[in-house]
Amino acid sequence: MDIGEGKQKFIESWGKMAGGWGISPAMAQVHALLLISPEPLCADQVKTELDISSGNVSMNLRALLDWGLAFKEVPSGCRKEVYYAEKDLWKVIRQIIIHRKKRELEPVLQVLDELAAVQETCPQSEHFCAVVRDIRKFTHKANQTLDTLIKADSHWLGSAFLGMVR
Amino acid sequence: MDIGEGKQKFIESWGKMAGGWGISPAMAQVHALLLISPEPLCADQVKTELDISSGNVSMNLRALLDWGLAFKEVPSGCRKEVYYAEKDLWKVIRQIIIHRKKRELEPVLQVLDELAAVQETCPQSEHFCAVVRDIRKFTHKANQTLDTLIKADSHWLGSAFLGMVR
DNA sequence: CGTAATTTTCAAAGGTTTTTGAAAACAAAA
DNA sequence: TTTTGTTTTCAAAAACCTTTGAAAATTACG
Repeated sequence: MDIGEGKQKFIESWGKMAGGWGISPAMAQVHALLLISPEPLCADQVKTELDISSGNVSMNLRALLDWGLAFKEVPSGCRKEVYYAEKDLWKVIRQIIIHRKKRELEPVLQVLDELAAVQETCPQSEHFCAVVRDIRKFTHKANQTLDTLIKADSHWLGSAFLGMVR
Repeated sequence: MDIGEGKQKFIESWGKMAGGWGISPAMAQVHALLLISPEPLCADQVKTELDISSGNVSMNLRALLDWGLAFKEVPSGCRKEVYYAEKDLWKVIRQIIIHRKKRELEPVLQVLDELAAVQETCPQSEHFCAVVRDIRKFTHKANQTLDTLIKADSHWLGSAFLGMVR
């Protein structure tokens, strides 16, 4: 397989996976392109390589900067800004966990906490409260686990966790 | 807060969270309704409670059965089939992990394995291969970790993992 | 300043996924 | 077998999300 085909496959595959991780495919493709580029790229190069509109490039580069998955650099004596990707995969995953936790887990957690106010006045409400309590306990635990994961260092996945796993 | 409002909030919140977990909101809402119902419900009751179309109910009940997140029962001497939810949250999470692993992680893994065939003939391809190798290693490890998670029992989250976390 | 290159914004277009509802298929009872 | 109540299917509609591209804003340099 030649490098051109490889790059294309990688970018396409990374983009497809992204949907499931709360990242838009275009954002993931830009990230993939930056990941495999030995040099930082400017917006126009990204536009050309991925064949997407300039607006799309701009929005997704911005999003990557916001998520801390890419960085901007202004080469001295040059007009264009160039971008490069965060290449430490653990940091990448961590950012994604942080964002998704905030977006998806925490709102549910808040609702579950609010639901503690439901009065248990009949068999139906007793059952409801029991289920909610159970879910609440579980969700809080999951949330704590994610907090720990976020604080863990890059080698955690490979050392402590794998050690436990055996 | 009264039980009616509580139920509504819970179902709505559960449905909102679902999108991010690769489950359609309607499917999650049906699941939520079954979860908090002390008695099994028939398709028509689900339709009425959630105010969605019969086709939608049918498709999502079927999906929940396929995922192992709900079960069917035919009460003796009655025409209607009734449904009840899997209430062990750990089993629920496990099913979701299994499905998403298959849908999102494994295809990428296969592509990454294929990309090992790219020849390293220039600085650019060397960099490409190095990045791919790194991601491949990481992804395989994540995949293994998920396999272990899937095999782990219901109390794992609360015991071994939390133990490690301290 | 004014000009030219670059980036950002945003309304409209395009795509994808979800939902609907009526018709078809099915199953149990008469 | 026919009737009747229930579930499933699926094409069309609706809702949702992404992308485009031209115009506006921004920035750097002469």
